[in-house]
Amino acid sequence: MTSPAGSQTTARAPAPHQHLELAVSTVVFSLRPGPAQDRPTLWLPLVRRIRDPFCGRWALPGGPLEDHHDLAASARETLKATTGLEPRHLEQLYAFGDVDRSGQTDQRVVSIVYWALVRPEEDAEADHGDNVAWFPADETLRRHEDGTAPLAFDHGVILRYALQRLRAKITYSPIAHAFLPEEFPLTRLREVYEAILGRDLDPSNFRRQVLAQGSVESTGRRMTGTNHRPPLLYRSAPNRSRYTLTIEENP
Amino acid sequence: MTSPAGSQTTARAPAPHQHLELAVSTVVFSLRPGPAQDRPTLWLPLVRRIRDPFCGRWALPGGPLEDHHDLAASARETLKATTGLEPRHLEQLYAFGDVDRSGQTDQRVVSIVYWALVRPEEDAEADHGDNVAWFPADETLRRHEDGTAPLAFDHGVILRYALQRLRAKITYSPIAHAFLPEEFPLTRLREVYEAILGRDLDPSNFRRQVLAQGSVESTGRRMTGTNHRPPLLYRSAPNRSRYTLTIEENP
DNA sequence: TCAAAAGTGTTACGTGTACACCCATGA
DNA sequence: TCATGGGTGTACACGTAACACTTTTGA
Repeated sequence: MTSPAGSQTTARAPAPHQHLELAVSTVVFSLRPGPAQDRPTLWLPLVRRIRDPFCGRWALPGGPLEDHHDLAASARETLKATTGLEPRHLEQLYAFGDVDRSGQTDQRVVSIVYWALVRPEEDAEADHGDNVAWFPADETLRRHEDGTAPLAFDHGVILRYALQRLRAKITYSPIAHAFLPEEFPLTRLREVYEAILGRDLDPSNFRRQVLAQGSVESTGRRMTGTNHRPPLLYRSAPNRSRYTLTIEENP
Repeated sequence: MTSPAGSQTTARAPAPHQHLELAVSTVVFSLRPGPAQDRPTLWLPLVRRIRDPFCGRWALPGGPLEDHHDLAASARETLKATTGLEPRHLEQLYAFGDVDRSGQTDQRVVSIVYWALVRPEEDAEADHGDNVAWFPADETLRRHEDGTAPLAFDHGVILRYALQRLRAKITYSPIAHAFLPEEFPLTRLREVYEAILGRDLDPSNFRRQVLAQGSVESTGRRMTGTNHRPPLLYRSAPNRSRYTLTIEENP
């Protein structure tokens, strides 16, 4: 049983009259070549804090809930402003609201956290400010947990949970497409699964299963310029799964 | 694709300077004999609103986020106060925060919604105020959606999502136990599944699958006073599933 | 002609489902 | 002894995993 939020506490230290703030943050995942040029790896953008608490540490991009914006819209807006990203897939992750998570005794922050998937091309276009940088997700989590480079606030907990959710969801939902361009050969798609699940998949079985499931459809066109047999290109098929349990729509 | 929250809006009607409030509500499910004494049915407690907006309508139990309480603790506290319930299973459902969901132009309410499972005995003990009553879940949702008896705010949307989540989760997680007393024959457990999924299950296969999965263990004792072969009693086994993706702990 | 990746076919195995059958108790 | 639900055994369908094999391109 994972319990990143800690056990359910009833009452905490008596902080007199905390100010309540509502924030929206997002864990953005992108798939890029790994640090050692090998298989693709999950990366995420972080923002360096320039004031206390946790000044100097890295944190998830986010900001206060904006007036006149729904929660998801606020997440999109803040992401656009801080990282230039407009993610293809955006989904609510969890609401974090422990009394003492803000790191300040006079303020309580409740964060509605979203998670997002973007294509590698998109983050390349984005113009990052000086205080935004991308990091490999697994390494970031590891360095948070062993104390080498802890993230601000409870963002390490949030990152761990987001990774869990991504890895769980990819096994029953065709979200892998959100990492890829419009058209792609099935091998690209398989590499996405392999990167996220952290293990190799049998190419032939993968092919059959994906096609049987109907989440992709052939474009009829083939890739060119390969030094081997040119593969067929596929596109993501309209979602016809019966058990969708999402609330946010995605474009 | 279900989209109870509506499509992702960017900007809404320009309400000048809304006051922001953070609330915590809970969808509580209990399994009771159905309206026609037949198979068990899902019920939930609702609270009648005694002021505008939506005065007179039924709403989910909830209240403002309490100082010095974490989110789940606040949910428990409010539930205890309004319905006398102390649910066995409590889990965060979703955060609802559309700009116009409060029904008032000068106020914006973001609700962190939990869902809970209680045993029938527990709700019997609870002392309900005059404005609390229990309703069959499916009928309530139907009467909300056909306009016969609409719930307050967006609580119909929330109820629908909670039912979906319950029905999805029961297929891969042993939460059904939360509806039952400490010890129970497997037939009781099967009836829980049948009630929630809305279809009959093969008793022999159900038995084998549940036992193989290891979510229950035998007490060695048998039930007495039946007018047929006395069944073995089982209890819920310590959770050893590897892929738990919950954040709140449950007792 | 060779390397490399695309794509097809075949088989073994495990899991879920349907259903026949026996067991233990009270009436 | 019968009705009722508890509990076991078994055959079959189907999805998944393993892997041998053929196809098509550029170098």
